[in-house]
Amino acid sequence: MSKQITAIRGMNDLYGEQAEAFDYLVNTAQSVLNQYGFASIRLPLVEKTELFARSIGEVTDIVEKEMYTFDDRNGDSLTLRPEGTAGCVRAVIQNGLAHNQIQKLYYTGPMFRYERPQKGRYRQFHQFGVEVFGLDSVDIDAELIVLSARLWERLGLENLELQINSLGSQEARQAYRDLLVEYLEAHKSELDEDSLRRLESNPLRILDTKNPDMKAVVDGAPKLIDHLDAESKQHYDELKVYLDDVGIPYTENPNLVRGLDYYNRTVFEWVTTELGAQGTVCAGGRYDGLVEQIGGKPTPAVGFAMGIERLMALLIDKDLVEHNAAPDVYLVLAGEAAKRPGLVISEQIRDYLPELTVQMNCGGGSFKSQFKKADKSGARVALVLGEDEVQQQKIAVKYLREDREQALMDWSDLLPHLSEVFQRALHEWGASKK
RNA sequence: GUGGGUGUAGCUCAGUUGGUAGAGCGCUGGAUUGUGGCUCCAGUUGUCGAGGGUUCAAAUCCCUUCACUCACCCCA
Repeated sequence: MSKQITAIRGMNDLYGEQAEAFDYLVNTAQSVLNQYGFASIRLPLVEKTELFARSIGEVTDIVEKEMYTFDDRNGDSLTLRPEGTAGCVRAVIQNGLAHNQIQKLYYTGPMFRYERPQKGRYRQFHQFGVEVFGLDSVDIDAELIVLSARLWERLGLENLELQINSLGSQEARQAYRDLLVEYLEAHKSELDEDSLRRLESNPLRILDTKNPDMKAVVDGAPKLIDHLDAESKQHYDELKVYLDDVGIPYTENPNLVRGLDYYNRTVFEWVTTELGAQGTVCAGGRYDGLVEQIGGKPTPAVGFAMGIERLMALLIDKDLVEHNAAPDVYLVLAGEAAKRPGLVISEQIRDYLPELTVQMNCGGGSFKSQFKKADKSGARVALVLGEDEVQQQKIAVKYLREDREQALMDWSDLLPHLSEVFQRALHEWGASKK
C-alpha cells in the first residue's frame, strides 16, 4: 500500500456541518453588504511579495516569518496573500477606481500564513473583508461598525463586544511611540522577555500584552488617547456620538493597537470570550496613508476583516446555522426495473415543477433502507415508483412522518396530476406542521 | 519558534499488573410495524499513527519520528 497523501498542516477540509456554516456565513454577509450598497471585488490569491512588504510593514511577524513566498518561473518573488487589504488597495489603484470617486467594496476568500495552528488559527484561513475608499469623514467609520453589528444580529450572535480606540495621525502616533519607548526604557527591569523584544519591533503592542505581571507597567504608561492630534481627537469623539445615536454600545480600549503598520485614527474590534485565545472575530480601522504608500494618489480609506473560521465556530457552538432546506421530494425506486424510468420521471418533475427540489435514490438498497434514507433526508413526501408485484407500475405519493397516503396512479398519468398532487401534499404537510 | 495534552474500526471511545483487540453510533441485511419513524436479531470494517529497541510475548515498557490539539508568540 502506498503512503497516504495528507493535507498540508493547518489547511483543512471543510465538509458537512462546517461547509454548511461557511456558506451560510458568507452568503449572509454578502446579503448584508449588498443591502448597504457595497459591491463585490474578486482579487488574486497571489501578489508580488513587495506589495505586502510595503503595506503590512517590513518588521512585522507576518512579513518576516509567516508568508508563503516563492519564486515564479521568471524569477519574480511572489507571495500567497496573508491578508486582503493590500491586494484590494493595489487593485483599486491599478484600475483607477479611486480616481475622484468613492468605492465601497467587499471580498472574501482564503489567506495564508505560516503559523503554528491552534483553535481559530490556521495556515489557510478565510476572511470576509470590507474596504471603503475616498471618504474622509467619520460617518463612514460609523457605517462600517453599524453594518457589522447588523450582521451579528442577522446571524443571531450576541455577546460580541465592540472595542474602539484611535491611533491618531501618523505623526501623532510616531510622537507617542517615542514617548512610550522612553517610558518603557525607564522601566526596562519590569518588562518580560516578549516585551523586551517588542520594544525593538513594535512597542505599541506591549500595551496589548496578556501577561498579568505586566499590568502595573502598562497601566502606568502614557496613553495614546491623551496624545492624539486635535483632528483625530475630534474624529474619534464624533465617532462615539454616531455610535451613541444608533445605540451601539462600545468599550473604549486605550490599549487596542494594530499588528499591521498601516492603520491610523479609528481602530475597532469585535471580540468574544467564547473562543479561547483567539477572541477577535472582526477587526478593522482607518488606513488613510496606505493608498499613497503603495503608489496611488492620497486617498482616505477605512475597512475591516472578519475571520470566517472564528465566526463559524461561534455559529456552530450556538447552533445558529440556518441549514439548507430539505428536499421536497425523495424518489424511492422499488425494484431494479424502476431505475431507468426513475431518472426520466425525476427530470420530468424538475421540468414541470422547477421550484421543487427532488432527490433521487441512486445505487439501490432495499426498499426499506430507501425509506430510511428518504426519512433521514427530511423530505416532505416520498414518491414511490414501483414496477414490482406490489407496485405494479404505479406511482405512490406518501407523506413522510405521517400516517397518510397516497395517490396511486399509472406512470402515464403522472404529469397531468403531478402539480395537483404535490401541491396538495405539500400544502397539507405544511399546514400540519404548523 | 517555545511549552502542555492526545494518537486503538468511518465517528466517539474502552482496553485492568505486558499474553498478538472490544463497546456504542454508523453502515448492510432481516424480524415486527400500516412497505418509513420505535423495538429486536444478524452481519460489517482495524498494518492499535510510523520506525526502531527490550522481552518467550508489546496497543501496553524505552528511544526516535510524524500527525492532531491547546496555550505562548502572532493575528482575523
